[in-house]
Amino acid sequence: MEFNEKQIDILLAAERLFATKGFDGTSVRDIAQEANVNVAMINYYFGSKDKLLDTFFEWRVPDFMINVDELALVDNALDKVDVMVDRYVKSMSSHRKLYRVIAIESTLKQRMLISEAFKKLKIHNLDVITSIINSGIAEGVFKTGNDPILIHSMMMGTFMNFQMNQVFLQDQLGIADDDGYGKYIETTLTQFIQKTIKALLTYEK
Amino acid sequence: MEFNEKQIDILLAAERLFATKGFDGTSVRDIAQEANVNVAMINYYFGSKDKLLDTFFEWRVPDFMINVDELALVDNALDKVDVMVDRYVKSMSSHRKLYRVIAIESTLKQRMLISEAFKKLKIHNLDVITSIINSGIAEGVFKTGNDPILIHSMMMGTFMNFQMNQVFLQDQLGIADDDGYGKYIETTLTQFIQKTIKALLTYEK
DNA sequence: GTTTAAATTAAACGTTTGTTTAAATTTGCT
DNA sequence: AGCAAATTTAAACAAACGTTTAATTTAAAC
Repeated sequence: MEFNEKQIDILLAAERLFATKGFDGTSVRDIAQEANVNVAMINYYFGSKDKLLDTFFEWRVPDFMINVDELALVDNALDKVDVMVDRYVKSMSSHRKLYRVIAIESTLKQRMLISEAFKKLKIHNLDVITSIINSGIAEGVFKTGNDPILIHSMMMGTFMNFQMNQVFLQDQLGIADDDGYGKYIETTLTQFIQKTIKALLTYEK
Repeated sequence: MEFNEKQIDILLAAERLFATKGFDGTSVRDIAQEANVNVAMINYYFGSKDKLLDTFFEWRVPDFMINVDELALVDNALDKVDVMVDRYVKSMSSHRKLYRVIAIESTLKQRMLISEAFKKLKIHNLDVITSIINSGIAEGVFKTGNDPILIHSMMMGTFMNFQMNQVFLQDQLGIADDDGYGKYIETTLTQFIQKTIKALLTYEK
């Protein structure tokens, strides 16, 4: 999919607005104004507001796949967990606000195309986790009986919770600005998720 | 706050619709039809659509507070974790769909009243977790250096992830219906969160 | 039974919504 | 320069939005 400059302006404007006001809360006129573009251009280029959301989705989703290439270079399972979580959080964190849009809209009513693209993403990330657990079991450092789905849910949910409750958490953690919050996610939160997964996979009983 | 039968009909109708279509995606006419009520009744009783959401909130939020009384009866910290998670999941689970509405709407734009009520809820639950961790440290079974905020985020996020991705997870887990999904949450997921927190709090290094 | 207030209704209010139209402008090509 | 296609515009479209009105019905009080 190739987009011209104006189309990208629209996609970026939509991203900003969806992230703060949601899809239903954002009008095409809002988007047009934010992108400095005539209202009709949105329908001209994307067909409809719904199709804009779909296109926006396909445009961004590839960014959220965990990169497997880097993981192949790591030789022990505990370190693989660290790298996997780090890459996962970094990719999500770099499109923080967008990810909230995806997560919210994919759960609402029949946003089927979105759900499909999102499903592929989750299955891919799930596969990565499964292979890491299996390699850890083969090494003898991880216990058996841990469901990758639950671990993935935990990782994803914990991260998402930081997106959804930024105002509250930023206040509770005494973080001044958005940048500081992003840094916290990429350091302390990342370490926490890494520690949690390793603790879980090595836990007796 | 006391409500008559018709007001409760409206609140329940709103709950159903908000849960599936979101706040902005639900019209007052939708709500009126779902509640078998004239459109004007909503403004008559609640003032406006926004105030309906606020009222709805205050009406439901108390249900989500973790009950502290039961925890006082438990004498060791490991069991306290089990009871706390069990009560937390049970209360959230019994208003599953609603909780998704709250979580979504409280993050969007200036839904300030909601955010405030939600904040109180989170602080209360955070306090409960903090006291459990401290009692565990005093007992010598929990390590120090674990931030209650992160543990709360993990517990809440993991649970929320199950609300947000029900369609995907139900499919992945091979669960047939909504009831089965609810059961899974109250058994397997609950145990998973319990295990994760205990693993984390007892993890070396 | 009459009076007074509360509840309920259908209709209309002015906005805003997403989308389309048809004309005007710009662009690329020969 | 001249033509055709692509782009951009302002205006209009019908539909849906949240809300209000004014009239009517129901309920409660005396």
